[in-house]
Amino acid sequence: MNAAPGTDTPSGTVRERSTRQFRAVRDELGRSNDFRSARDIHAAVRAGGSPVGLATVYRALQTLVDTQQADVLRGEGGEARYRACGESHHHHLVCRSCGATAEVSGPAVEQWADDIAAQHGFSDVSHTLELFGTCSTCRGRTPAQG
Amino acid sequence: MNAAPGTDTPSGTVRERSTRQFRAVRDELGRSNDFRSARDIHAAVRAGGSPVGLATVYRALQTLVDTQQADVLRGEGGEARYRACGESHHHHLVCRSCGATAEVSGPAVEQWADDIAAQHGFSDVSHTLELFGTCSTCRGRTPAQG
DNA sequence: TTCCCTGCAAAACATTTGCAATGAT
DNA sequence: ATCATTGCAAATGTTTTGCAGGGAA
Repeated sequence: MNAAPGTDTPSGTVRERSTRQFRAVRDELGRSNDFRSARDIHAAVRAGGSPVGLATVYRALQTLVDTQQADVLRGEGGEARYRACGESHHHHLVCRSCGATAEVSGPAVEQWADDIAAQHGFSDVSHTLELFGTCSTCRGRTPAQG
Repeated sequence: MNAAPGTDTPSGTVRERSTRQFRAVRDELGRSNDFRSARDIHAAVRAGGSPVGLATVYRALQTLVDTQQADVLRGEGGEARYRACGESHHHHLVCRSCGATAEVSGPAVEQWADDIAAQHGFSDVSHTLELFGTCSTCRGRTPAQG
């Protein structure tokens, strides 16, 4: 539990055989550039005609993260959400009310993060950034009924 | 699941009576400006001489978050971590290896987040930002033994 | 006294893991 | 044929909830 990465064995995460299930998960992940939950991906893969177990989905996602083919992010509820790597790094602006998301790219922030880390002597720096707000469409709605 | 804030009833989160347990949790939370897990806070409160149930700690923390007296953040393991509000807004740079944390403040990022949100017509914007890296002390250690 | 808050334990939820069968090489 | 990977279900760890008793107002 919460063990530091690098403490556990690196073996076991490297996939040596290509299976239908693993490809299905990777393909499904690559279809969208939004962060999605394991449960969501599992359902989508199944809907696509590939019977896959939930545990297998988790294992495939973990492998993809370990091999840097996917990014993982924790939602507000604490569930992990995954997104395929490879595209340009960007963040998300999420509406608290309707859930609409807008992709935002911030070179300034990337630079700032890198700079700050360097100032503190940190290397191999990554960061997670999420913006939450209320979109213009939802502004006029009843925010509370109590 | 992942329900948008504002959709649920605001009542029930407002505390109408002051109890020893609730004060103990709030006091313990205010002792440190680091993000701490519920389990950690629970242990600390108990060690301080106040027998408190874990569920009560969770309820107190939830109340503090709801009343904007505390900030909540999800760790990489998915566990929620809490910090008392009131101080200047800043972020954390966490070492992946030894877990050391450094507080970093970024007015530029705050400004950027606000600006980006405004460009998209979003209001009441908040954000979460975490930096992960390897500190200089841990750079020389054996990253793997396999 | 009243009824909110607490405490315990079970439930709910996301994720991991053990072990036998399956399928890729 | 070999052995990594799958699948199920049980285990794990975190957070929530039901219900009855205790303490604050």
